[in-house]
Amino acid sequence: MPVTLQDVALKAGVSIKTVSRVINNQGEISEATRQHVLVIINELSYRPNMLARSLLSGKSSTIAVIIPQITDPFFPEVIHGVEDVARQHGYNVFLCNTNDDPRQELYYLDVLAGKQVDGIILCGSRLSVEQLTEVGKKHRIAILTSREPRATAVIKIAGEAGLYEITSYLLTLGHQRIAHIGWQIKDEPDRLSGYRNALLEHGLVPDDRWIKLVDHVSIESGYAAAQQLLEQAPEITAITCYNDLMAVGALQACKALKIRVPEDIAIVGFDDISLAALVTPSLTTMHVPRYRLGQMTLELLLRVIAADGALEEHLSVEPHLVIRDSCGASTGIGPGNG
Amino acid sequence: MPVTLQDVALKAGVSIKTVSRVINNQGEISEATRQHVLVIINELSYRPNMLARSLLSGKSSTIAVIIPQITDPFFPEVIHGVEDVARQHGYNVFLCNTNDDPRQELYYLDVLAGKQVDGIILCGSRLSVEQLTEVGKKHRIAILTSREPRATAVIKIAGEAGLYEITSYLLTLGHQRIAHIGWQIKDEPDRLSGYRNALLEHGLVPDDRWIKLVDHVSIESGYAAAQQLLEQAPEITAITCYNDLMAVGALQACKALKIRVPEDIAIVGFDDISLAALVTPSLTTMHVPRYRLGQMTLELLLRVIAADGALEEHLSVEPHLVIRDSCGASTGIGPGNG
DNA sequence: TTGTACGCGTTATCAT
DNA sequence: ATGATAACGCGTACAA
Repeated sequence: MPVTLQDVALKAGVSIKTVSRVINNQGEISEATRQHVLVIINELSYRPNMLARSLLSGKSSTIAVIIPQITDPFFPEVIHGVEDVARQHGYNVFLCNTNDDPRQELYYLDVLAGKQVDGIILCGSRLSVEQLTEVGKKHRIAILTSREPRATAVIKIAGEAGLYEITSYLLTLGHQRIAHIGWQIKDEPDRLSGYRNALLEHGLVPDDRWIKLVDHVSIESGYAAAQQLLEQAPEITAITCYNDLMAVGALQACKALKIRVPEDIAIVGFDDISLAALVTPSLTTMHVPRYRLGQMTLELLLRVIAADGALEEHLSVEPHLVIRDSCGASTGIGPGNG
Repeated sequence: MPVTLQDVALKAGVSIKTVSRVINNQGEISEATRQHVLVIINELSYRPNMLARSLLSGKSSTIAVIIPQITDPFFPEVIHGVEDVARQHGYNVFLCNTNDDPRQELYYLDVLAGKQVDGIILCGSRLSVEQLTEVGKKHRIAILTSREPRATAVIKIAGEAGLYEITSYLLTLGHQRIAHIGWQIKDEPDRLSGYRNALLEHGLVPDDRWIKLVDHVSIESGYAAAQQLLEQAPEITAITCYNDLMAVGALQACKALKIRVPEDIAIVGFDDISLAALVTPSLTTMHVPRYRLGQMTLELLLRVIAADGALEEHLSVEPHLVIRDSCGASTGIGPGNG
C-alpha cells in the first residue's frame, strides 16, 4: 500500500540509492536525473518512511510530554508552548495523560523508551523525589516541577517565593488571621513554607487549625476545604490557596455560605489561569508564564538531548503578583480600612 | 547504547530467536531457558525496539489527534477521552496543534503519513468540505466536526438542532428580538440555521442587523461582537452565541456597558465548558459530552483502521439544554415576567 | 526445543 | 554520476 523508495526507483528506471540522494539532496547527481526522479516522486506522492529512517539513525524526531491531567487548565498552555517549539525543530510530540496516577507515569516512561523517543518532558509528576532522580538517570528527560530532584535537568516554579510574596501582600493589607489550603504531597512543603515563613517574619505564629491540606487539586477539593475551614475557624480573614482551581472552589464555598468576598474575607490563588480573571470577584493571584514555561522546558530538553542525557541544569521561574478584586485592595476595601 | 535482542542473546548464550520467543511468549521453549533468558532480560533491562517491530509489521500502534487550539477548553476534554481509550488499546497518541491554521493541518497530515501512524483524528478542522473529503480518501481518519464531509467516518455535533432548541427556549421565555453571534466559516451555516429556523417557525423574520459573525472564536471576539451588537441594536433582549467562549465575552461586554444579565438581556452559550458554570451569572447553554465524544471518535477510528480505511460512517451527537442563570428563567426573571 | 536466513524501508560505504 | 551491498532491530518461515 505505501509507496517505497523501491517503487520510485523502479518507475524512474534508476537505482534506489539515486532516489535516496534526490530525497536528501546530497551527493552529486546530474540535474537531468534529479528532475526526472522528482517528477516520479510527485506522481507517486512518495513519503519517506520515518520508521525506517529512525531505526537506522537512532533518532526518532519524537518527544513526549507526560502530564497528570489535560483537563487542568494549567497544562494545555504549557503543552502549547512545548508543541510550538517542537514543531519548529521538526519534532512530533506524544501526549501522555496519567490521570494523576504515578503508576501510569512509570508505565508511560517504560512504553516511551520502547518507542525510542528522543526525549521526555515530565510535568507535575506525582513521583517521589527519589523516583524522579532515578528516572532522570535512565531517560533523557526535562522535568517541570515544584520539587527538587537532583542530578537532572529541572525547571522549578518558585512556589515558596510565590506564597511568601502573596502572603506578605495580605499582611500588608492588614490581614492577621490568614489561612492556607494546600496540597498534601510528599516532598513538597514548598508553597506551605512560603506561607509559613511570611507569617513568621511578621512575628505571627502559623496556626495549624488554619491550614488544610487536600490530596487532590481541584475546584471541588478547594470548595470542601474552604467550607471546613470557614466552619472550624470563622475568625480567619483571608485564605491563601495552592492554586487558582482551589481558590475558585473557595470562592464558591464563600458564596454558598453567604460570606462576601472580599468584604468579609480575602482569597488568593496561584498560577493566574485564565479562569482567575473571569470569576466574580476576579482573583488576585501569582502569575506563572505557562506558555513560556513550555517553550523553556522543550529548549532545555533539546539541550539534554544534545548532551546525550548528560546534562545537569536547574532553572527557576519566579511568578509575579497580579492584583485583582478578591482581596479588595484594588478598590480600597479590606479589613484595615473597610 | 540501547540494549538489543542480540545483546540479550549473547549474554544468555542462546540464539536471537529464542529470546524473541520469550519476549512474545510464543512457541514451545523449555521452562529452564525461558527463566534464564528472563533473568538476563531484567538484568539488562531490555525493551523491544518498537520502531523495528513497526517497520516489520506495518503497524505503529500510534494514532494522532489534530486540533486547532489546545488552549480552547473544548479540546482538552475531547483529548482526555481519546487518550484514555487509546491507552486501553495500546496506542500512543501524537498531539498536533494547528494554531487555527489550515496550512498547518495539511502539514501535519503529511508528516503523520510519513510517521506511519495507524490513524488520525481530526477535530474542529478549518479545511473546506472538499478538502476534508479529499483528506478522508488519502488517510485513515475519523473526523469530529460540525460540517458535512462525505465518504468518510464522521461524528457530527448537531449544531443546528442545538441552536434551534436554545433559541426556541428563549422564545418560550417571551423574547422576540433575539440576536446571534456566529462563526464566519465556510460550509458551516449550521448553528446559524438553527437560530434562523427557530425564529421562522415562530413567525419571526431574522433581522440581519441582529446577526454578527466573527472569524475567530474566542472570548475577545465575543466581547467585541456583543459590544457592536448592543450599540447598533439596543432593542435586542437576548443573544445566542456560537459557543460558551463567545458567550462569556458577551457577558463581559454587558458588564462593561452596565447592562444587567439576565434582567436587561439574556445570553446563552453552546458546549457547556466548565467555565460556563463558573461565571456570574452562570451560563445557560447546550451541553456537549466532550469526554464521551473523544471516546467515541477513537472507537470510530479503530473501526476505520480495522476496515483498512474503507469505512463510511456518520454519527450525530445531540447536545441538551442546561438551564442556569443567564436567562433568568431559573429565578423567574425575564422579559415576560420581570 | 532451538537456530538460520530473509525481509521491512532506509541510509552509508565502497565500487564502478 | 550512479549502483550493489550491508546494516539498523525485529518477526516469520523454515530447518535442524
